[in-house]
Amino acid sequence: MTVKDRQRKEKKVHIVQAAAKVFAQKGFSRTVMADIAVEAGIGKGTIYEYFDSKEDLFFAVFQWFVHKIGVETRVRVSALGGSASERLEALNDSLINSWLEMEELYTLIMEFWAASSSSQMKGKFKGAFREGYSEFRHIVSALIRDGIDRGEFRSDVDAESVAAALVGTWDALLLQAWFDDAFDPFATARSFMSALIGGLKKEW
Amino acid sequence: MTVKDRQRKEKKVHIVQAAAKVFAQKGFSRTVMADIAVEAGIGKGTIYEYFDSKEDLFFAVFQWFVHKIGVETRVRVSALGGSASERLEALNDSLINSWLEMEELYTLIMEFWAASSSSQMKGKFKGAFREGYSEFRHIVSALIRDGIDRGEFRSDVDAESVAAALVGTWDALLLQAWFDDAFDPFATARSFMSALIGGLKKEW
Amino acid sequence: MTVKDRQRKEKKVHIVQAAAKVFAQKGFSRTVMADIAVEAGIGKGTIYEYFDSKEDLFFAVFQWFVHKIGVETRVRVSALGGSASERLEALNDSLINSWLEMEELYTLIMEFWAASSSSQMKGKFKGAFREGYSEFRHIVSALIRDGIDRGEFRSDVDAESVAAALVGTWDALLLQAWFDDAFDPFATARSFMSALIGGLKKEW
Amino acid sequence: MTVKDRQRKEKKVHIVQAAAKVFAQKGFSRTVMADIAVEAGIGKGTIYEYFDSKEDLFFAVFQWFVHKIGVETRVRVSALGGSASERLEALNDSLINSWLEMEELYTLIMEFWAASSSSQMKGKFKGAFREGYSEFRHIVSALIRDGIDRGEFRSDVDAESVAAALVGTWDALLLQAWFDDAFDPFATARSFMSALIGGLKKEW
DNA sequence: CATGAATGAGGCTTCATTCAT
DNA sequence: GATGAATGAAGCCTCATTCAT
Repeated sequence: MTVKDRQRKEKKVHIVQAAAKVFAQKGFSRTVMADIAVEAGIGKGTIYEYFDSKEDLFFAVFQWFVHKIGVETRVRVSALGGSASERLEALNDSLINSWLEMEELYTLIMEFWAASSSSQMKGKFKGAFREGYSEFRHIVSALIRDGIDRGEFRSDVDAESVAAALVGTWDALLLQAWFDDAFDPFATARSFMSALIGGLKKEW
Repeated sequence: MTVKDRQRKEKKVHIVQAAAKVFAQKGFSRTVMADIAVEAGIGKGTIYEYFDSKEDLFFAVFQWFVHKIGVETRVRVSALGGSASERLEALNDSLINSWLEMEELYTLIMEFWAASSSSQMKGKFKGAFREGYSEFRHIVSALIRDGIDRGEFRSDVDAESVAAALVGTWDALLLQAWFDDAFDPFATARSFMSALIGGLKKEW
Repeated sequence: MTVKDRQRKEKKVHIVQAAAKVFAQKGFSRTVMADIAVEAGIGKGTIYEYFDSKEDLFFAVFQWFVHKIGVETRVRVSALGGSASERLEALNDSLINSWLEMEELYTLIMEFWAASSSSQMKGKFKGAFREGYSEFRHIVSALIRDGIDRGEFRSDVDAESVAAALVGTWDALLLQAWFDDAFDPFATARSFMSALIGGLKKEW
Repeated sequence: MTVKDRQRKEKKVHIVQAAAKVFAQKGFSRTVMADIAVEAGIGKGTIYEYFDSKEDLFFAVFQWFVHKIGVETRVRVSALGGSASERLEALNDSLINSWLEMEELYTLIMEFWAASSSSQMKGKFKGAFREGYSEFRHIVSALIRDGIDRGEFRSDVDAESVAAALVGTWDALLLQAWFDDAFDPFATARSFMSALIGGLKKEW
């Protein structure tokens, strides 16, 4: 039975990945179930053996995406070393880098945003987004608090707020890069980080 | 004839505003033309006297929105006074404030994002977004450069990058607030600004 | 406005009649909306301007049918004259006759029966059937009671029961005729009526 | 091999009974093969080892039903004793009784009726119905003819017609009871029978 | 100009049936 | 023989768009 369960799970993931690709290319409403079936190399009806509806599948793609990002980010963070400033800057580079590598998935995020505001499942989407952002903020704020604790950053810094802003900044720089090929999120982020870190550091 | 033209223009705007409301409530694809007609108090066919298609109307809503935001922001900025730091902080408050006031329109932006990545008109959407962001960055970077020129900010600050990051931060804090009712973008933004401005300022 | 309403009603009836024809030929589930549209000479989507769903249309056909039968029967009964026995026999002839004339609609009734037991709207179907039978029984029992009041029939006859049985008998003889081309509902009904009326009449 | 054949037959009957239950609950088209498999406690594919198609299975259910009714009725009739009148009345009670006991199967009959008028196999259904009714009429008419031969009933009574009508009456009273919970087929049938038998009996 | 009744292309979903295991 | 995962034909319904009034 466990073998069967595993196979079933693998097939679900297979479909989800095929769907992710098509959704990323065409967006949710312009995507047709038949396209996903073709992409996954299966019959149209088979999708419904694994997912209840198009929306259900879309949400599964969303969850898979959130999970994937979460795992990758945690791996990235755990690999960091050095002072808090160095780790922040390294995280900055690492994140921007990894996101630039999966540019083709930006569309998905925008579709997720739209789904979180107008889909019938908007509650579920919002909830998952909320948790994802929350987790990400905690990772970053822990890093900043660590800098404060070490005496590297000023003690009057509001770690939570700065973390929230940073998280948002990464988001938004990539968004601007998405709109503007001439925009260099990498350079922009570095310049910004150096200014921000200047503001965080203890003056003496 | 000019009178007629004016009337025509007014009716277009009327339809656009009605459409904006409905699109904001239901998103693009779940919105049906009939709803817009009802909201505008006109016949379904009349919409097609003013717009070529649903997408065309949606793009008109987008343009109207971008224009509206642009005007409001410029007005807001031109009203600022004081030192560069003070003006940045005032702009921060002002922007967050004004956006919180039109929460019901967030949905629209997310729909615009989605449209800019998957709609048939994605080129047009991306272009308008690019220009909007660019304009906004210029406004903010001018403010920062002014601070540098006045000797208030450090001369090695990259005004463009910081501006880009700030613009993105506002975007993204509001997004996080959209997902999480417990998230206070106002307080977060202020804390963050004070840290950032600390990093911008000349040490002496 | 009344003109428009009238036109709308006429079109509804037009669709109902087209649908009745197709449902009678193919039954409910083998009937395809497109067939009805073709039969009615309209577009597929137009049906949905007048009816919510296939089931809704089917129920409308049912109601139209019940109404039609009701009206025809009342007309038939009101035209009867003579003694109670004569009127019963005349009604017998008249009903069998009229039903034989619309043989092509038998299928509909059987579909209605099936719908009343397994359709999602079975409650509504059962209710309408109940009322239809009830009305029919009242008509016949009134006739029999009249015969009792006139002293033509025995006073210990249970008019309601006999009416119910008679109504059922007509139903069932036609059903048997439907199954068996060699079965003559006309002759059978007459023989039976004479025996039954013999049992109703006062002996003296 | 005979053992295997018997086992095969038993399994067929098992499936038929499971199918009968599901068809009775949901009707033909709303029934899905998977439900039947679950009810029978077997795999979906197994049904196709025993029956060619859904329609084929449905027809098998029909035949099983007709057979079952036929056997039960013959048993019932053979148990009757007394005068012809008494046997008719006893048969009346017995039939109504037994049908009331299997109310949950009425739905099946209505489905069979519908199938006999619109299914692809309507010829076969009609044929079986014809034979079933014919057999039933013969049973009843034999009873009546016996009454005539004994000098209990009038010799000018048309036994065939009265039998046909009686058979139909039972059918239709149960149908009316199906539609109307307040309708008492038992009492109605008895009152009717007494009137009818009065018309059959010799006056002297 | 304004309208809304009519349209039909198109998509999601169901489910009887097949067939590899 | 038994199974149930896979299939794809088929059908209901939606809705952007048209056009006669």
